[in-house]
Amino acid sequence: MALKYSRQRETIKDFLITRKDHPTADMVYMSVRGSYPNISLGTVYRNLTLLADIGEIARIRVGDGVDHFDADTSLHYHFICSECGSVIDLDMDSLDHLIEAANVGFDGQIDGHVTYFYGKCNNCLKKGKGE
Amino acid sequence: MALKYSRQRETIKDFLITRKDHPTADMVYMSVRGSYPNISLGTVYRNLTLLADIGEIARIRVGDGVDHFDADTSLHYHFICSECGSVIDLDMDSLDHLIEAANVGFDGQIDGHVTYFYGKCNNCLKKGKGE
DNA sequence: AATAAAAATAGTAATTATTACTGTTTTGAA
DNA sequence: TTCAAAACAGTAATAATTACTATTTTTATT
Repeated sequence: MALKYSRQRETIKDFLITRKDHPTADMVYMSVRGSYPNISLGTVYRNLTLLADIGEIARIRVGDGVDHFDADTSLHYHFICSECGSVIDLDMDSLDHLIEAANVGFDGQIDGHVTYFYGKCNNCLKKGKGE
Repeated sequence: MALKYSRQRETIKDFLITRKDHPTADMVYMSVRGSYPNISLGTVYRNLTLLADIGEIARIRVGDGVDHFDADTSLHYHFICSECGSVIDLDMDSLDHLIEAANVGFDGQIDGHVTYFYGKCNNCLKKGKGE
């Protein structure tokens, strides 16, 4: 139960901190193998889950069937390009008032919300023009 | 390419229309086996995907690792109970203005959004009180 | 510094949701 | 009625993730 230090876990988190593109477990695995050539994919999954459970990273489920991870745990919104699938942070205020709006006429208790925006990223827009 | 009639497909859609709880493919399979005892799970998946592709049903990815389906394709928002996982429709207005807010300072093009609300449903709230 | 129990690891096997394949049956236009 | 296209049942394959096991690391205590 008590947490013990592990270089692998530290490396995984350090890697995530350097990235703003919300890598998947496999991307983390590929990268961390640079420093730990025989790290196990299971170790990557276990540590990502552990870090997410203790709130040091966030697990992001954009609906593409693969979990993404983010070292930025502050509340922010994500954009997902429907063409290339990239996940990009949006710089906009929190929409907490949504929760109040949603609670009206609902007999449960709403604590939070997740919003994903979909469309085309700048890169894919530029590509499309050339055709 | 041309669509041909299939009783299985009709039964799958009819079943979805009767349900407001956003069943998974497996739930659909279980139910439709009542009328077609040897329907294949592959047939259920294929038809759910087909119906979703032509816009007759909606595929809902709430982040629990399983796809849910909804015969109500009108724009509406969903609540997911973090305790029992049930998916419930919310009766609230469209939040289209979010897209405009999100587009400010973003160099891609945002077309749509998906919002999920999380919390405890009425059933789970009642259960919790008894402890 | 040595010890030892708890935690973490590497490597592998298992699970789960979903998709793909194949030979047969059904549909519907000619 | 015919027959090609579409859909089917049944099964195999894929992909992401989790579980298991024997070994290694960590760290508190001697």
